[in-house]
Amino acid sequence: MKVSEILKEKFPQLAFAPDLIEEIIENGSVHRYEKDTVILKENSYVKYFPLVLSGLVKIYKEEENGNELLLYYIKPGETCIVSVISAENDVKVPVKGVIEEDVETFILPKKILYDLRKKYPEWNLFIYNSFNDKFEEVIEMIKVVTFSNKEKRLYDFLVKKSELNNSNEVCKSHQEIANELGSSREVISRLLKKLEKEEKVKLSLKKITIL
Amino acid sequence: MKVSEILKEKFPQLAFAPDLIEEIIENGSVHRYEKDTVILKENSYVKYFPLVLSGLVKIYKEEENGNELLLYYIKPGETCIVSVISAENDVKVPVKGVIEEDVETFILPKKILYDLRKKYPEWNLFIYNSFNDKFEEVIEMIKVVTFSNKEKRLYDFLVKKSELNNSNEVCKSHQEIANELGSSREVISRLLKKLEKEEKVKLSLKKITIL
DNA sequence: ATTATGATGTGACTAATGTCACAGAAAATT
DNA sequence: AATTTTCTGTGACATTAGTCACATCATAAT
Repeated sequence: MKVSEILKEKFPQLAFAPDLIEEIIENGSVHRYEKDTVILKENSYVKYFPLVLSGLVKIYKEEENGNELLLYYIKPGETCIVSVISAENDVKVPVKGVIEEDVETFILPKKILYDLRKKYPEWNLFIYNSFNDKFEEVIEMIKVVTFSNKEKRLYDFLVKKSELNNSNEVCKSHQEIANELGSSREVISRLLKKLEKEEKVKLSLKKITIL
Repeated sequence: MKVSEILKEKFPQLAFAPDLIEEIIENGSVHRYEKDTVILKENSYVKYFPLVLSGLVKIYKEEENGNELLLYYIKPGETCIVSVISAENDVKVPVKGVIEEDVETFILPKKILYDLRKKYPEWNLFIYNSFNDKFEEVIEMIKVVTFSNKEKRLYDFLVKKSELNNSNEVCKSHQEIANELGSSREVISRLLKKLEKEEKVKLSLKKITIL
């Protein structure tokens, strides 16, 4: 399948405007990144922004003390709103982006952004909605953090993560999960054991299967 | 001072584009709302959206079980992004909005939105940035909820709330604060006493003074 | 002034979470 | 095969937060 076809399939909101998708296709190109590549460095200026075609990107903040604050994952069909905003305002990105699953992405130069914003109402609605989607995800996070215990938060995380992978497995160590949820390894180990006893998950080494 | 002058002063990002601010002024009008007025009903369709000139609006979600999930406050110089997005997509608003301090606001009809989005890159950047600002506030919330205890969260809340009021006082009952922070009255009372002993606040009836 | 209501203070207890210490299992390295 | 490293399991304990019960105090209403 041609790149332009994949783009149109993954970004229907943009394909709806033929001029827009044409301009996008003419100005960018496909790139591939392997798991664990850092594609966004905290406090750097962005020159490019992505339209993700496949894979998964993890966006988080790293605190001074080493704490990790997971914000969200970028899925196929999504762009990186933080990159777009930072590029539009010529400021540094306040987050870190790492490839979680091998990624194919259509990369566009920052300088095209003003043009898109000026010419295409559809582009603007796409950005509004991209923001809104992540905003809602983050609100959901606050809700769970505020009103639920760690067990629920952990289980929700596992279910969501496995859905993102189109699989019923999450291949992470207890320590990695603890970091992403802002907890400690021991607590996560204990809660996972509890979930296993409740027959909600099955534990193996660096792998958790959702039942 | 004329409304148009106040608008330009409070919304410099928009005033920067003369045509834009002109079109806005011609299409809306000033309204006033008193404390405790519900200006945004959860699950309703919006017909208008605001540019807030003075006062404070509280945006939150009400859970089925009666829990309240505070999202953020809308300050002078800001619009209601949730209203804008919901209006642009013709969907129901997923949040509730209540006047926290008497508000003066410039109200615009929803039907103007497409026009603004199509014609004014400055309008679009304003919406991007409005979203980004609230996004950052919410991220900060997640950070505090994830890595800090209730005492810190409470103190941060009080400081921020008093700043929003341009005062060093927060006039709320312990119960109200508990609701906004998703905790219980007793816990808040105890933590406030602790903060008082640490000489960070002074307690009176329905009033907390930040020291 | 008396009563009713709402707001606050606090002890006692329980539950949830975090921390420390250490042990055993699996995988990677030599 | 031996050693090292990483990952996981778990007991013991401390801290934090939530719940229940009840007392006190301030203000509003009668």
